[in-house]
Amino acid sequence: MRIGEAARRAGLTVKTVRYYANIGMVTPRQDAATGYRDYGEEDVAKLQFVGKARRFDFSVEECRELLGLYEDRNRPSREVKALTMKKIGEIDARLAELRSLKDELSGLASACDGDSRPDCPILNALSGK
Amino acid sequence: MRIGEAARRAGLTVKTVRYYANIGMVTPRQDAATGYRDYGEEDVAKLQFVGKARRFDFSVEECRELLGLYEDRNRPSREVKALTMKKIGEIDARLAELRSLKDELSGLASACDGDSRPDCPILNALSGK
DNA sequence: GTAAGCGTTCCCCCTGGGGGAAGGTAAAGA
DNA sequence: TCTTTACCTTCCCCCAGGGGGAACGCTTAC
Repeated sequence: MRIGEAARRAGLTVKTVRYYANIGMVTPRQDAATGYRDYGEEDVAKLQFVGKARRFDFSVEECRELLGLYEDRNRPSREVKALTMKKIGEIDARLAELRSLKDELSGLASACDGDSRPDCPILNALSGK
Repeated sequence: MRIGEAARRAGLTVKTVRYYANIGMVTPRQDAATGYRDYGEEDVAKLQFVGKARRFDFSVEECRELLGLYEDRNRPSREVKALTMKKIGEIDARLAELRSLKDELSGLASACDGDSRPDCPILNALSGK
């Protein structure tokens, strides 16, 4: 099938699918006559796989790695789990960061009247006063 | 003072400070003889302000806006508070996203043995099986 | 004189694609 | 058969927020 249908079936944009072909992540065969990319069922499955992994916050490079593990019918599940645990750790770190950020901003916001007067604890905090 | 000292005092890299000058966020005067950027105390204060706002996850454009409000001695604190509340909302949305992501990944990870056998629920989930 | 340590501009690099131009192709209707 | 429309191709520039490094100038101290 052509790129448009493959993209629709994978829930991705044509641009994204073309990008994945360019970086060598999901490489369809090419129609010699027209030069059009020609996607098979296997390719669509890979695109869906990558799309789902991206939604799980895996980077494109991590998706490439996961795809490699997925292709390798004999890889130990240990490797996949390690990648997943690493990602969970990153998410935890980001959660902690965002939570502390939110606490600080919330504290400042509740101290700020938010009316028409110019005095503002938020700006004071930012300017170090 | 020259850019190196200004950067040190603001806790930013020289590259970053030069970038802020290029995009017109903190624009020092220029030494006519040498062409060097010449930072004053006021500029350093602005750099510190922006650095702190960036650490609070405000985008560069939002920093520019906050800086404008900071400069305007008569602006109502309402505007600053609105920007802050919007940012808090964004942080909340991202927190919810990351939490649900983490839950899903944790569920998959705990279902995966993580040993030397190839069977892996994580890959199965990604491939839609 | 010269070497270190500043400064300058310039350009390419990263992530993960989006937008759009210029031009070739395919399928369906009049 | 012609035309229209929808699709495909490559190509290039764009976003944030800078990082890395080249090639070059200035200054300050030894």
